[in-house]
Amino acid sequence: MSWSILKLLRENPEVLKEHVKKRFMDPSIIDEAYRTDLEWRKTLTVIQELRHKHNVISKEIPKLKGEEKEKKIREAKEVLRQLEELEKKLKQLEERRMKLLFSLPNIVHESVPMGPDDSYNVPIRFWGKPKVWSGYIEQFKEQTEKYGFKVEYEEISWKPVGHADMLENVLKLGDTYKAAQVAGSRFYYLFNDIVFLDMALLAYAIDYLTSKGYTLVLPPYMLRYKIMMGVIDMDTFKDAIYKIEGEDLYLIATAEHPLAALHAGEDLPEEILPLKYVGISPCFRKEAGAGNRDLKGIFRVHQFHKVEQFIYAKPEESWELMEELISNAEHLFQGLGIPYRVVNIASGDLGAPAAKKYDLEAWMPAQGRYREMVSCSNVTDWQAFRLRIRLIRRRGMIKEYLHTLNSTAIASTRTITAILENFQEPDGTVVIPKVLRKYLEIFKNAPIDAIHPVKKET
RNA sequence: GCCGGGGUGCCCGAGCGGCCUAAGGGGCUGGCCUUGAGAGCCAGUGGGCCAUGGGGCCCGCGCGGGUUCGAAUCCCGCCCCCGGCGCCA
Repeated sequence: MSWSILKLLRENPEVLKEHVKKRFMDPSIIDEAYRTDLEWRKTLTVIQELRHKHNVISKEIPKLKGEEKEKKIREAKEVLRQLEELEKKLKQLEERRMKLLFSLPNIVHESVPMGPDDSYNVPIRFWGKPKVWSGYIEQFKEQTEKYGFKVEYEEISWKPVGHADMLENVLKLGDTYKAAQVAGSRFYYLFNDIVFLDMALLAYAIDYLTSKGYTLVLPPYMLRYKIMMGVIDMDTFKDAIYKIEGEDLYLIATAEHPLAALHAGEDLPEEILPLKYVGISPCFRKEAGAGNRDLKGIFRVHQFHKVEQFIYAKPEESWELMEELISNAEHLFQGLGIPYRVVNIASGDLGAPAAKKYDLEAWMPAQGRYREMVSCSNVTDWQAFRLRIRLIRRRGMIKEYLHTLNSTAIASTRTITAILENFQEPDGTVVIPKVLRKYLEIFKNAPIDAIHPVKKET
């Protein structure tokens, strides 16, 4: 049984080093991991020989009597003394080894564009007819034609109001100032129509994915440290994860985490794969690395709702399933009518777990930019190794690590920002996408066609 | 949260300091047999290290420590499950 990354580390560390370089990370980690693994194995071998010696002596003892027995016991104690020191060393080596192995990023897929940061991300397709304000035509072309795509757009002469102002001042359906007083920045109160919209978006995503056969899951919102480390890398842990004081519990940053944990430690027979799940949960994120970015409004917040897709797959099917996940997300955004592009994330911008990642970015008319709404990753066997999730091949009962994939379906607050900007009319009215109607109609006081601005008091 | 009972391999289930190299059964995988299926028979069925022409060894009985020459078995801490009491939406 083998983990692809450990196999490569042992058999061909130089190739693994190339993958780390592609991510613009320090490749010396590979040398260190290689050396530590080797020394661990050597030490282990020596210890096992000593243990064997000790076992042989121990087995002889009950057959002996008197002085001979005493002699053997002294002999056994001597071996134990030798072992004690070596085992201390082994324990240190093993801790070091696991720490290093757990810090290794995934192998980068060949189709991932090379580059140190998000400016090297490559758009692979566009959908929809974006509304582009006259002042943003140039920068719109920078984001489309520069990559060789001719995207049809509708030029508008009025500049749409940004999502944060729409929420707070035009519609007056959100209050981030009060939330900041009572909870801190990046929190929010949302009211009435926006709350209905939030719930409708989640229902819309759940309805679509369950109708495609995905199993609906309401997961735990907190997980133990050991599970968290099986699901995410150290950087994410530091930047995103909230801890519960005094307990070994951490708030999830997405339903991906508990969904990956759902089969932790299990061996799944190949015929039940792929297992497709759709989870719904709140997401808690510290946003520690975000600085002052997107400080206003509800685009980047400490807490939001998300519907998440998650798949356990056979390795030979995972790349195909990744396309299914992104196309599901696209279907949802097409249904909403939000213009978007799908980008292939550059090697240096990939998180450590992902072998490849697509983002779905919605056009934001008030910002004149495409912004991330959905993130879709194939993490291959990176999580499966850490959580010990394997598949069993019927033929020969062979066990191997399976692949896991995850993708946003709908993240409610972000999607709301896209709706506030894309379906805004010059008078501040926000037209509600028709697909949400049936999910709004169930509430007597929910808006159906549009959300209207609060009349200015004169 | 407190008191009591429990956690053994893929599943059921014995064992309760050295004969455990974890009995026995079931399932699953491979082989033999068969026109085919079934039955039957044989073998395999936790993880790892070394050697890779079969092989050798270490670790493993919820998790982590400890006692002992020797622990599934004894001691301590933690997790989880079942029952009772308490608390609670």
